[in-house]
Amino acid sequence: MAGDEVYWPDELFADLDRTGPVPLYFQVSSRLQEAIRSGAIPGGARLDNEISISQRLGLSRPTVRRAIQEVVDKGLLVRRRGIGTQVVQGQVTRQVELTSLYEDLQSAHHEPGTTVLAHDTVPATAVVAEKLGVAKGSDVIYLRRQRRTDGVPVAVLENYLPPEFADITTGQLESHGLYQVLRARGVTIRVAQQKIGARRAQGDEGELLDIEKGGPVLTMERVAYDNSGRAIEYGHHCYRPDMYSFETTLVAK
Amino acid sequence: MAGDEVYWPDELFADLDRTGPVPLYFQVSSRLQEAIRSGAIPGGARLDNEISISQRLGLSRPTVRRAIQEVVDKGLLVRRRGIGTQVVQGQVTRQVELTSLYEDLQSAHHEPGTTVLAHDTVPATAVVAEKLGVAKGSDVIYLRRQRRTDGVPVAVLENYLPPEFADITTGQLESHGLYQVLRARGVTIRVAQQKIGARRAQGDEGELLDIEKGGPVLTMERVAYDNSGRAIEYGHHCYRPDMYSFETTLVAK
DNA sequence: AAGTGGTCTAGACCACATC
DNA sequence: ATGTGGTCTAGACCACTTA
Repeated sequence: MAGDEVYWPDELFADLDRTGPVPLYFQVSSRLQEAIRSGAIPGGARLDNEISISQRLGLSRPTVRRAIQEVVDKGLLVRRRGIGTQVVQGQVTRQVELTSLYEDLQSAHHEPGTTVLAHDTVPATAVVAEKLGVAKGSDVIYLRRQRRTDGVPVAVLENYLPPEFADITTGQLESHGLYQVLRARGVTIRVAQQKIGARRAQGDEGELLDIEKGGPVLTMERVAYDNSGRAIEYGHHCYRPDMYSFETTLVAK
Repeated sequence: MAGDEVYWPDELFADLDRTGPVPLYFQVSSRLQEAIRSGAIPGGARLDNEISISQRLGLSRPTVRRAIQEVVDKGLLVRRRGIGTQVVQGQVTRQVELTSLYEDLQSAHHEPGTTVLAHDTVPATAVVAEKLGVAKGSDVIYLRRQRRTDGVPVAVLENYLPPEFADITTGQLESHGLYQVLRARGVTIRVAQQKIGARRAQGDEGELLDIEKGGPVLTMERVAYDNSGRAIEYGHHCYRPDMYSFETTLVAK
């Protein structure tokens, strides 16, 4: 009765690579996630305890704990002291990643398209200057783009960037996402603060999104920071609500 | 030149409690966050390295690492191998926590109010049954509430719960948030999956939110799971966009 | 009493960035 | 060559849950 319904498919973890660059905890957590998402470990199942797992995998307990914790943080597992570790029931959705809309659409196997509506150097307003951490009135890059998927308009994107990105070309922006362009220049976005809301379509947004004038749009405002904590991008975007939404998984600490 | 602008206010960490129930890493990370949010450690500052910190605090390096990692995960710090740890520049906003709207409003020092519009036992539709993991057509609790802050309507909330919560009273719901009522019964929400979007106000929502008929509303759909991974609540809510928005901090892994 | 996850230690070696 | 964070080990003790 003690060991009822304890799942731990050892065979999934048989060939861990101890020499390559991929951390052991990452190899374990990846395969564990895959096993849960695929249903190989069913919802509600209890996992074996940490000590037993670490012995069977030939890993230390901290390493196994870290692997499990990664999966807990993604909302697929739940841990209780004195009880054990269980798989969350119900269908799982993928996490909101720190990627641009362009990559979101790409990974969803659609054909993204971009029209650059504006691409200028403008003086920073008070708001833009504060968000980017530059002097008010100093030069910043202003972008306005229409984003489509399979020919259907999805979003109108307005971005402000520091002046060092003045040499980004319109052509680059029409064939790649902004974050891809930045990454190709060695800039990695590490942290972003987002605010999601809704309002009526304003000005030419209705036309650009091909929706009724004054119809509802989903809005997102974002400030993104690079490796060193410097603000790299400030944007406020609006999305066609029938074409896009935001998904999140929250885990209580 | 080596030790330029390295911040680490030792005095903030002088009196750590090694006997109480609060983990050491938590004490350190809390005070570190407070120091950053208050500006005591300014944006862009470099932190001292982990070994040095652990020696000065009399803690092991893993404990210090864990404390720092907590702050990194909240988007306040950025770490780079071979470089060090730096404070993210720009104003910081607080994290979206796994709390109910009621508690959000409470903590913002406003006076929340609730009107229960419906409180019934109904047969589960196919969608509700799937989300809650119960049989289609079986009894579930249906709630519809209007939420106000300082007398102004903010949201219309529709929730479905498993039948074991049939004894929740309308009175409880009018003076507390749903999550507070659940917690008082020993149910702790641990994981939630949310989807945020926008649409036009439908039916009586315009009246209930005191906005124009057909005006935009912000929507949120959520499934919440307890300690053991069981689905406890399914809801779809709509919010007055001028009264509410969702803020998130994303950190790349 | 037995079993579980939660915390903490004191090291070790490595990969990466800078000088 | 040096300094940084990233990973990993092999234990220890504790708090909590269940029986």
